[in-house]
Amino acid sequence: MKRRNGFALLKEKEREARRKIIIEAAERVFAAKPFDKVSMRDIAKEADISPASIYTYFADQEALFVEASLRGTRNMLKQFKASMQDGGEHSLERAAEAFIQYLTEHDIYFRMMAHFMLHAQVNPASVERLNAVERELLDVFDGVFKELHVKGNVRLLSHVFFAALNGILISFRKYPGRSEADVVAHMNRLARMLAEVFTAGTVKAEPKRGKGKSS
Amino acid sequence: MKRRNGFALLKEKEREARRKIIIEAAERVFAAKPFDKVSMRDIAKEADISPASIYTYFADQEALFVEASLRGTRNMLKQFKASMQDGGEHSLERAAEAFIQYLTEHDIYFRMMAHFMLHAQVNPASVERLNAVERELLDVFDGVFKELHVKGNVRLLSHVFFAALNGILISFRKYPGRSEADVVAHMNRLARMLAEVFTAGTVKAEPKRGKGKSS
DNA sequence: TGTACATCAGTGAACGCGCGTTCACTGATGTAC
DNA sequence: TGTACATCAGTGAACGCGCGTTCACTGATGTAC
Repeated sequence: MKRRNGFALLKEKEREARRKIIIEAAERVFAAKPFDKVSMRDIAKEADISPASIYTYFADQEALFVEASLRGTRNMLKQFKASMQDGGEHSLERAAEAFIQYLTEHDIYFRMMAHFMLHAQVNPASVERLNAVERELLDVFDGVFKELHVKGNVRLLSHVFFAALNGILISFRKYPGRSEADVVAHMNRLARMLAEVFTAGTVKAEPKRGKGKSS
Repeated sequence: MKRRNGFALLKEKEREARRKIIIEAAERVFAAKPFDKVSMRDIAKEADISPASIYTYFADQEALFVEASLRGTRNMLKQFKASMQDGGEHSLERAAEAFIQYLTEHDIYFRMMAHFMLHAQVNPASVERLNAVERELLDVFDGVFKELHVKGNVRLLSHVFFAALNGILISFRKYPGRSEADVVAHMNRLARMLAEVFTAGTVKAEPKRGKGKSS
């Protein structure tokens, strides 16, 4: 029994590895074109297998898309956390900038988020897994607001702030006649402005003291 | 010549009327299901004509979609302006509420905006026409900010505020396990909060001018 | 007024395409004895 | 060790479908004389 278990375990690991190869190929394809133009044949080609093989590892296209999105957004979360962690004090400016920067540089993750927010008719279990990531993202914003000793409901502020950043990312992507660099610059300017307004509008009046940090 | 002109004019008007019938049918179909599930056959059926007929009035599917979106968003703009006009003083709260209310009640227009912001690979002339509507929308927000005598660049504030509202609309549409009413209520709460923060954070607080803006 | 012709909106049927997915099969590897 | 059998990842080819769009044609209406 133990032997068979060990063996089965190994098999399972191999299977996992193969799944991963497919997911990563899928991610590359999704990154390269609009989601609705991505076919199973594209992904199979990128992974260098036959389309039929994908079905050994994923029930259908949606399942694969969900897995790829999960992997992607978890990755995003990790990187976002990391860039908030290294040195320097937290501030809404920093959070906003890090968020915008990462998602303009890795446009695919933003499109994945937007896709699920707009269209997704996904099974509940998948929704829950995707939501767990979003909640963790909100936790990061919560942390910043708490450090600032804002008054009011911190979680709701995070909701608004997070939504506003998403809004900036979605509303000005296709600024007509602007280069990509211009678009990113504009988004950054707006994000900075948003952070300023939020800092001025939510941090306790506390007349003087500028950036209050009391820890 | 004059006669022919009169006649031709009449013909042209009839043609316009028929175009309108098709656009309105399209709008109804687009309102009823995700855009990418809408086929020319659906629209033809709704307009009670054959699919081939549509091509007498529109070059292709995209052209029809653009026309429907334009009609739709112009309509939205008009209604939004109207609801800002009738009695009562302007405020960010009022603007935010009107915006959210209209777009949650007429979800199709929000989806149209989001569609073009996210995906649209449209010809430049159409982009310009769609953008004209967006600019007018921003003008309305400009008006409110001006009345409040905010400091700083009013247009940029409008950009941020508009984007933030869009963000609220997109980020919390699929709140898992909540009824539609709950979702709308949540969006309204967030929008109100946003307006409060903006009012507190942008209306002249006079005393300190800290945030150097040297545009 | 009657007749022959022109115009043109509208159509049913078809074309060609790309898609997600399935299926009968292959061939490599492991297992039993 | 050799042989017969089992397992299972992987495949090429096909199925069935829905789509955007085109096309040859119809039939109603207007025009010329």
